Amino acid sequence: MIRASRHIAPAKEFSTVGIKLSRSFYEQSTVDVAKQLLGKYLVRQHPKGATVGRIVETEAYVGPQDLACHASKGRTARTEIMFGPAGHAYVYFIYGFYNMLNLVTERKNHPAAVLIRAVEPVAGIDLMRARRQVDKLRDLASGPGKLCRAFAIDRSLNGADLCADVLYLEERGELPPKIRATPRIGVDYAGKWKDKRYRFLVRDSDFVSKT
DNA sequence: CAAGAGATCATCT
DNA sequence: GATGATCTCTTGA
Repeated sequence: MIRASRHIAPAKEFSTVGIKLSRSFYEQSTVDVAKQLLGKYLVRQHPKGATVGRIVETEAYVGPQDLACHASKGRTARTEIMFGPAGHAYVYFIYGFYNMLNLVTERKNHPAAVLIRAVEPVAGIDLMRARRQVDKLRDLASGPGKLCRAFAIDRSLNGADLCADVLYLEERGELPPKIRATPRIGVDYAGKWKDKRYRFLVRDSDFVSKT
C-alpha cells in the first residue's frame, strides 16, 4: 500500500484535495499497481481547467514476456518510455483515431505499464462533454480512447512525469473498492497471454467500458 | 440489441 | 504494406 495513506485526514477534509501518489507507488509489481489504482483519482491540469475522474477499470501489461505488451516486440522508439523509470506516462496513438493512456511501472529496464481503461467523471464535466460531444455521464470516459479525449490526453504527454503537476494521480482516502478480474480486451493475438486475468474493474461501477 | 464495417495513421516488416 | 491495448454508426431481426 501507499505510504501516504497512513497520513490521511478525516474524509470530509478531502472533498477538494487529495494526496498525490509518489513514485514508489508505481515501482510496485504491475498487477498490484493495476489493482490499487481502482478508486484512485486521475487529475489532468489544463489551461481550460482541470478534469478529474475516479478510476474504475485498468489493465496490466507486465513485461517483455507478455505477448500482449508492446514491449514484447522489443525496445523501439515507441516503447522506449516503458524501459525507463516508473511513474511516467506512456501515451500512444492507435487505429488512426485514439490515444491510450498508460502508467509506467516497476524498475528501470523492466518494460511494463498499466492501461487506464475507464474513469467515473468527478470534476471538469462540462469540459469533458464539450470535448466528447456526448451528454450522458456514463459515456464520457467509459473506455480508454474516450477518456483520453475527455481529458485532452495525447502524445504530447508521452513521457510526462506523474509526480509533476500536469498529469497525476491522487489518493482521496476512500476504502479500496471490491474488485473483479477478467481477461484483457482486444488482445486475442497474444497466445496463452490473452487469457490471463489482467483486467481489473470496480465491482458495481456503472462507468466501466463493458461487462 | 447484436454484429459488422469504416474511419485513418503511426509503427514496424 | 499490414495492422492495431477503439469507437461509432448502420443494419437487420
